[in-house]
Amino acid sequence: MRLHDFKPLFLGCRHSALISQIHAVMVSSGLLSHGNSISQLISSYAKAGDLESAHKLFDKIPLRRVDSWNAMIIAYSKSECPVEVVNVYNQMVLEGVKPDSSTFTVALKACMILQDLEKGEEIWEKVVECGYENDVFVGSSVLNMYAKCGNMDKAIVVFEKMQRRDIVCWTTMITGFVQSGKGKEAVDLYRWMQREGMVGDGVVMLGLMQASANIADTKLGLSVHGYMIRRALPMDVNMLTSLVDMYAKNGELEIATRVFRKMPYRNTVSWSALISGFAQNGLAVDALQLLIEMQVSGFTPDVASLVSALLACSHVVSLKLGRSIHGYVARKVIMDQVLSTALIDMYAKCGLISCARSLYDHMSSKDLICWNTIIACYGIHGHGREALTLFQQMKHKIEPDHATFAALLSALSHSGLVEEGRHWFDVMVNEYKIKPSEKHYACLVDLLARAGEVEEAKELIISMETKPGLAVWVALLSGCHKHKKLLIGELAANRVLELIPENAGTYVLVANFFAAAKMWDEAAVVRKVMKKAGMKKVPGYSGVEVNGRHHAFLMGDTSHPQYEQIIRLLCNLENEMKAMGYVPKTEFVLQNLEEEVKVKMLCNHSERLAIAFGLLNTTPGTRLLITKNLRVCGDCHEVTKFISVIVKREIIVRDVKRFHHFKDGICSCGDYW
DNA sequence: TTAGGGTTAG
Repeated sequence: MRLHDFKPLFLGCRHSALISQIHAVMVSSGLLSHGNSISQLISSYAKAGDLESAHKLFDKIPLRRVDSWNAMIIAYSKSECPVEVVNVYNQMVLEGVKPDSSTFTVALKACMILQDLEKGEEIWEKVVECGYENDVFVGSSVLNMYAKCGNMDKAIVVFEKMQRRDIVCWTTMITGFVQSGKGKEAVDLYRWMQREGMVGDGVVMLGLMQASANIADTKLGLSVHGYMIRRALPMDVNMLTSLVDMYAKNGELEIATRVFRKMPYRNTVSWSALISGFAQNGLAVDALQLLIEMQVSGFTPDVASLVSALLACSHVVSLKLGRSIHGYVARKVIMDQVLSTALIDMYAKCGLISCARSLYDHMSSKDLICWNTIIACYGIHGHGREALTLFQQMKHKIEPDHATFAALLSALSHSGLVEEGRHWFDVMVNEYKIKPSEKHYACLVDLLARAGEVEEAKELIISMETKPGLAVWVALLSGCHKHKKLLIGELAANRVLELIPENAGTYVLVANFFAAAKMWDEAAVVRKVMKKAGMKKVPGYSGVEVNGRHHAFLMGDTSHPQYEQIIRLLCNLENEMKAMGYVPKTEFVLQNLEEEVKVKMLCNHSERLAIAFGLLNTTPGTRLLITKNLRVCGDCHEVTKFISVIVKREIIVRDVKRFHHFKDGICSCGDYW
């Protein structure tokens, strides 16, 4: 038998036992001394999953040439054993064997997987020493190693020095920038690539699609789509899924849906991409409908689609659906950390913080995001102390990041824990060396200003290294409004106007501040600006889930079939409340109307309609969960306290910022919000 | 014989 007679045998062979037989024949016919055949045998053992035999054979070779080393290294790489890849590489260098292109490529990939930048750089030195720095395979591997280890600065240095760059090198850099959140740099690099006369392929387009979503540039996405059609690039399921994802992330749900509907064969990921698109854009009902359609079409929802669906449940407070997803997940035994965290978030956002907590307590291991989530959940429920306790436990187990402190500071701010806020902001900067972001500043400014410490809040804003944005000035202004601090308030109001807010509510705050300060001209100017920009106050909207169905109420909505009953109940309640000492707070009606009309308007507030509907359609004692798209109105807040006493019910209101738990005439926020 | 790619919680 000659050597090449074995080739077809190797190619088709997937069983370790068979390979051993071939191995034996080769030994007896004296062919194993041939280097190529040994490498092939090693690869065959590896392909059959028998790395032990592969390594045993490797150990027996008296004079190991580079092919044998490579066969072993590639075998470990294919079996996803990066540690072993590096070990064999080390041994090879130690024995004085000169690595080649394949060795370096695979070894660098292993460092990338291990996120071992130090070892990767050591290998790169060896690459230069052996004269392989101009090899495009090795080059793109080192670029990828730097990129995936989060070091684009070093990647670009290597890239600029490269003498030859093929399409893979360019792609590596483009996707590297995209995945480190630098979409603009990715697009710039693509333009450079075009100037060099390179033609982008499908993988480059995938990178650009992600860049488009990254920098919210729909036009870029559309041009990528057009390019793919013009050049007739193959549109496989991955390509089309990426298009769906790109359009969805850019908020173009109609186009995303159109691409999705036209797909000849969809997979689980395509479904997930669109479901998450709907959920992220607040189109919760569409997201949940699509999840059902996905199952009807014979697809089993995976973690990604379930997580997105849970996010949608939180949006519309669909506790019933959220619970059924929980049940599904538990039955199918697909619970993992991501899903558990999403469930915790869902229960908390649906008002059931205790359910969230018990799920959290039962988790065997908790990652950073899980801790951040539970801290944030306690924050929005106004349990600042509990959030702080959890944070204290967390910091012994896992290193907190910027998001942890954002969640903690916001929790402290919801609970008015001023001293703690100052302290932990300080700890974040000085001990954890985390540079405070706009969000961190906004939380602390909010906390200080609401407590009346507007001077300190102003100084904090002035101390910011970056230009203060809208969030901090708005926080300062609302504190000044509350405490009637006119001088600093005026400063804040002017800064807010300079930054040209897009939110009508912000203008209303500025106008109200000027009005309260009797600066009528300024107030009028603000109202005029609003009118000119065509801005209208967002209409108040509340929702309540009754028997698993979501019912929505707009302010003053008379069209509801039960409207008569709702109003009658509200009138009866009002009479009882008045007997208990309630006086309507008509200052919350910000229009110039007769007192009597104002009172009537308060009665038509959407949260009141939702509460009354909930009371009418649930059995006595049932807890109600109300959602509101704006902050809860001050008068409704009083009214809900009274109602909780009269009807002996727990009423939970989730407004746009936080939760209010009303029970026995008291709100969990302690009237501080 | 070795390099680049899609969805997912705060």
